[in-house]
Amino acid sequence: MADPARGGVPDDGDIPSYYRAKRHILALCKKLGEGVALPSERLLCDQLGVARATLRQGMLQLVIEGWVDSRQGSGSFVAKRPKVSQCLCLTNESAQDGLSGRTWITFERRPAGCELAHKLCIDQNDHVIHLECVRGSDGEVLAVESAFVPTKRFPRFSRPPAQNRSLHDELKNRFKMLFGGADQRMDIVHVSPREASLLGTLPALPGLVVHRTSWDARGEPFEWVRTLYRGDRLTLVNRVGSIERGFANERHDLR
Amino acid sequence: MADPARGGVPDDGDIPSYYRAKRHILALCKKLGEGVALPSERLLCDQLGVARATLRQGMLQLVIEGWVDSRQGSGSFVAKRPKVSQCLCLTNESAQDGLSGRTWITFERRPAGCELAHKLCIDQNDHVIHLECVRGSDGEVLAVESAFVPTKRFPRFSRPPAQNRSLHDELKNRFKMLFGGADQRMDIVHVSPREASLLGTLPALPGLVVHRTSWDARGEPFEWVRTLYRGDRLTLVNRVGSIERGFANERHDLR
DNA sequence: TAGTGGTCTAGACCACTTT
DNA sequence: AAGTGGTCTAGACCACTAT
Repeated sequence: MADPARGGVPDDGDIPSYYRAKRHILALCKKLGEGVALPSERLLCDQLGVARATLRQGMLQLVIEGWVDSRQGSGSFVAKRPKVSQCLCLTNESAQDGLSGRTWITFERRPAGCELAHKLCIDQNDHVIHLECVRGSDGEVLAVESAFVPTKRFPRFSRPPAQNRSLHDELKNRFKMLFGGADQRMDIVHVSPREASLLGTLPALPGLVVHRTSWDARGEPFEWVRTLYRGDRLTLVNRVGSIERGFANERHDLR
Repeated sequence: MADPARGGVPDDGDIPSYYRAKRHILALCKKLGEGVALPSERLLCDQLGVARATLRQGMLQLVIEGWVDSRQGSGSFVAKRPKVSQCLCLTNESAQDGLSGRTWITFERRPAGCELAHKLCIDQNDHVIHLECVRGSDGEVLAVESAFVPTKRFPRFSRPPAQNRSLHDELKNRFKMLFGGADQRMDIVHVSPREASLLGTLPALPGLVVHRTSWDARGEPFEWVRTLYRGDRLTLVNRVGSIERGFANERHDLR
């Protein structure tokens, strides 16, 4: 129990065998180093004396936690590079994150509907613009984002932002919107088959979803956004206070 | 694809059968209402024509996403009440969250060690105090927290805070520490067997882990904290901006 | 005691990548 | 063609809860 990165808490009680397998594979990852191929699942099963389903339960957890990179048809590898950091602060969003690359894939008008009307404080029959983009860097897709803005508020909003340009930039610069504040809610979800195909993951993998409602300087909501981040490749970062510091980019151990 | 809560994105492509099962069970949850017992897994398997392992893959995702509450030996139920909200803001932490209840279970001195010394900007041979508590409300444990503070900084810190009293309160009021700021990093992890027993969950369930480094008004780090939140019962909330608003406590749909 | 969810096995077939 | 990871099956035994 000496390792502070593990919280200082010892593991005890009955250890399920998939958890034993997980620890074995994690030790292997640390020994082999980044990018190195792991033994195949069937071989690891033989070595550990467990069924493949059992081994995969542990393996999948390590994928989620960013230690293993499984590629169908190719093999499993010790995951490379530290996870990308994504700042949750809105005010300096574009400055800090590793997701500045945006590809807009959807721009369409539609009726708001009950739930969205409520979130945006508009009428059910009012329209909204639905924008969708995939975000990432270095050609890797790390997030899928859906935004809804009230048509009434931005009547001349008729085409998607330029590639790599954020919706906030567009609203601020082109439509003189003054940012007031936002609420964000973070949850664990599992990606749908469609999202999985956009992200290049599997629907069995959990991701971090952030729901955001933003309002302008007068307190009127101007957007509702849902961002799905890949849990295995991203760490969400949050800064409180103003002292000048760099963000650490550490890798934390399994517990 | 009309439902904005689902992000407006349609599902297409090949749907795995565990995902079909998941959608079936989710529809069942909405139809039955909170607290109602679901059919047993074996019965659902018969109805859907899938193996139990396949059904459980979908069922487990719904547990993680807060829709289903599985109790060993008893059955599975539509999860009650909305998820608890936990504010990530440090400055008004005690005001907003649903985790004000704290039970301190660990208080001990130990050498810092390499990794922790680096995080706290102290020497490897310096000592730290390790505090651990379980947090929650209404008798339900929702988080496990481990904190490390440098002994040198608080030499008269010799006993744990009173029950339900936060470490920040203790440091601010008893030791006149002035809070400067903090970094927080959020990731998805799987709880260990020991943590599972403290939280009352299973080690197969993912949780949200927040690593926090805090510093005082002079910029000196005074704590490193690791908090593990139950992913199935908690939503992390983050507020940007100062306009007075209540936090919405919504429940978002599966995608 | 019977039924439930939690874990595990030993196979199978598929899509995919590599050779 | 061979090997890999992804999905799925039809069982089994366990710990636990309700009765």
